[in-house]
Amino acid sequence: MGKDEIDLTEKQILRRGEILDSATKLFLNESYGRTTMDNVLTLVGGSKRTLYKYFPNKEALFTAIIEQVSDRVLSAFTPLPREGTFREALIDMGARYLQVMTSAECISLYRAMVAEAPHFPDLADNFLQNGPCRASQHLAEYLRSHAKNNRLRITDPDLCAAQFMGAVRGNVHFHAVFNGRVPTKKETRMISETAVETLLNGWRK
Amino acid sequence: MGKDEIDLTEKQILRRGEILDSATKLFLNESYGRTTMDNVLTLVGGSKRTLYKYFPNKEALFTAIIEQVSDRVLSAFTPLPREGTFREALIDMGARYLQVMTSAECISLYRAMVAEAPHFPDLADNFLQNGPCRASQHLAEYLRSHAKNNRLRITDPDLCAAQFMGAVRGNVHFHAVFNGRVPTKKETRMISETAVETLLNGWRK
DNA sequence: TTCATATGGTACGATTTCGTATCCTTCAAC
DNA sequence: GTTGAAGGATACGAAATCGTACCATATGAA
Repeated sequence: MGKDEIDLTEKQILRRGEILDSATKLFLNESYGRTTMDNVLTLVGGSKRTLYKYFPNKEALFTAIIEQVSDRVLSAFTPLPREGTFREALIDMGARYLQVMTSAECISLYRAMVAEAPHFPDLADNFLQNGPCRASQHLAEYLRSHAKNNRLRITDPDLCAAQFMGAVRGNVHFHAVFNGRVPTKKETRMISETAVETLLNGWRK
Repeated sequence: MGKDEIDLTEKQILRRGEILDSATKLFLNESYGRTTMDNVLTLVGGSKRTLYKYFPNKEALFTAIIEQVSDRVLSAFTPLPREGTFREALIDMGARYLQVMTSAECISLYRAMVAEAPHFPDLADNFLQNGPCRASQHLAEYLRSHAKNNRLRITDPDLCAAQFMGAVRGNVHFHAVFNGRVPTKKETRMISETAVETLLNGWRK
């Protein structure tokens, strides 16, 4: 478990954080395989001794990086207090979802996770659960509690939520991943609006 | 362009194909970085001389592999002669799309392309265009020609098609990529059916 | 001041890996 | 049969890379 990392000076925590942040840039811009420990070192400065003190090997460093970035990026998928009409809430959720999913940091994270999923299955599963799945679960919960009031015929909220998120993604996420073409904030909103228009109408009784 | 690969014996073509097929398994099961030329060699047998004769370096071998696999896998996205009702045609297209996208070979290809997109942008673009984009373009064409007859309010067929494909994918594709959980043929059909149910209803005037 | 600990700088060993070169066999054409 | 090209087995060079070892310095506490 937590070997002996219990006692870390304030300074050491900072140093560890510096290393982690610098290494993050490398591991997310290049791939795991193309990033070398020496490469990390020349960017962060310092000696191998300290690097290997805080992160016993390359895999541990990568794991720490992914966990930190996942926490930071995917925290955007926490539910916000909803205001406005039902339709506006859906539009917001869709736009926010797409905005996060196509952000540069999330695309880099996604790339790393897809590439390394077979070798870091726990990290991949965490990304899936705390990322896309959690986002659509929140939407499902929202649908569950608002379906009746809005006279919607939703038998399977989870499936409907996933389909909505998928409709919002469309091919936009693919373009971001393969082409680096990310939508502007206005575009994401427009995309979400059209998706809501169609699906909301489709769910009507 | 085509240096001097003009004259290849029947036998040589076969040999080249054998190498290509064996190497494909390695490059798609493991990643580009984790696959070594020696590893290819021990699987395919033979000598380095022949390997490097047909493929001058690792990148060339990888490129040839991806091109071949892309051709084979993405050819499933060619349009089929439609029969049955409009609704049934949509269900078929959705189910077929999801079936291909979550097939083991396509997932492996997807993983490789996502991982290597920054280093092989042409291959990535080819995958995007001949894969997901082509599939939704066919659907868009179909929508364009059948929207009026079915009294659908579709102002942007391309966007609608992409949204439909996205809705069909839902989170299923993510699960396949990160968890290896692929849907059965029955499940894909059911998923497509519910998507068609909702979107078709949503497009109605 | 003194001493232990953390850190920087760097050398190093072991291993891997790409691609080339070498030597010998096989096989097909003439 | 002879000959020449293709192919197999393998050695090899060069470079990269992971992780360790060693020594000097700085820092902070007793």
